[in-house]
Amino acid sequence: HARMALPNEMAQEPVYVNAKQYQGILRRRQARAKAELEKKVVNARKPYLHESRHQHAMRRARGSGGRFAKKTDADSSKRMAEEKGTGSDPALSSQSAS
Amino acid sequence: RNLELFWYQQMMEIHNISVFKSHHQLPLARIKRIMKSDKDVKMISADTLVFFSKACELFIMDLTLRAWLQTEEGKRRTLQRCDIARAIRQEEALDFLVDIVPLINHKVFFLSL
Amino acid sequence: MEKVVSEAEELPKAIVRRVVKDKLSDCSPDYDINVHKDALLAFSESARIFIHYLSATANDICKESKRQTMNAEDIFKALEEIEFSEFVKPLKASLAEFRMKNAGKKGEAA
DNA sequence: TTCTTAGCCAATCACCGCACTCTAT
DNA sequence: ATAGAGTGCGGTGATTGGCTAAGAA
Repeated sequence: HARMALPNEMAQEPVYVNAKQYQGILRRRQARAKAELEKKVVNARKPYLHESRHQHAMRRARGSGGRFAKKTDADSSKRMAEEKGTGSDPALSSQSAS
Repeated sequence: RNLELFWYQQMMEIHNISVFKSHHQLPLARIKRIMKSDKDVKMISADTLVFFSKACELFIMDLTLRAWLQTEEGKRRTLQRCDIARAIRQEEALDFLVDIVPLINHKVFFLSL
Repeated sequence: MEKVVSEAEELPKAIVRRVVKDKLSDCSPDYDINVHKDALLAFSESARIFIHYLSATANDICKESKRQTMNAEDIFKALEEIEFSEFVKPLKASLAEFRMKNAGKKGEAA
């Protein structure tokens, strides 16, 4: 099939691409160049998407292995009277169970 | 008798349908939003949406297979970005992704269309 | 300084991960394959671009035949145009599936 | 060998699907 | 007439981080 020499973006050696796709690739490339020029585009990946979900994850009970633990009425209900050793720690030292 | 058989068959038919339909992995609403972010796209029929959803799923699976071949060639057990980049360079039909997943370690990230 | 694409226009990471991992366990049933975070991001982005690429091609084909609304044939033609004709057969299967579901819903008679 | 990192868990809540109405053709 | 966009409402699975084995180097 017909191939076109597409200038590589960050190397001097060109890369050969499908001729049919050549125009589309260039179009997207120049659209990006334009956006970078006029908007100072940066890609800042947020560490998380939603503040509420982040807070939820931070608040949750965890096993000693760092995994999320099942919710027990002991921590959901405000202050349980006292004592009641929460003997349940599902976290095992081993990760895989196969 | 025949009536009972009839309804039994109807129920089986319905059951089969409901078993079959449970096959979209990708959220249709998200696919639609992605398509509509292209200003040339105006109206999208329900059929079209399902097609694109399934096509997209097939595409991910195809790219996964090709990338995994590279993972194996590298004798690794973790599929990494460079596996995808090399898979793209190996198949002509994937040339439209050359800028999206560059070979060299640079996270050039994307502008929409 | 702002994000180029809205996160709302990206596919959910967990879903993409599931599709990839399902395919990987199909590829390599004997041992598990891990997926690097950046690889997952690349899958997601590639899928997004694929949607746009297919959409644009199908739109061109639709306009070319002087129709206003895109139909299934346009998409099949587009898939062949962009050299993904291997997808056509499984897509037709899922079309039948979708039609069955729709028929089952609307047709209500006793 | 050293050191980086992806998988593992499950509870909340953003979002998906579906119902409906309204508008365009 | 049909068929898709818009809207709102429930229901629900995607989102989420600490620890450590797994694996890249």
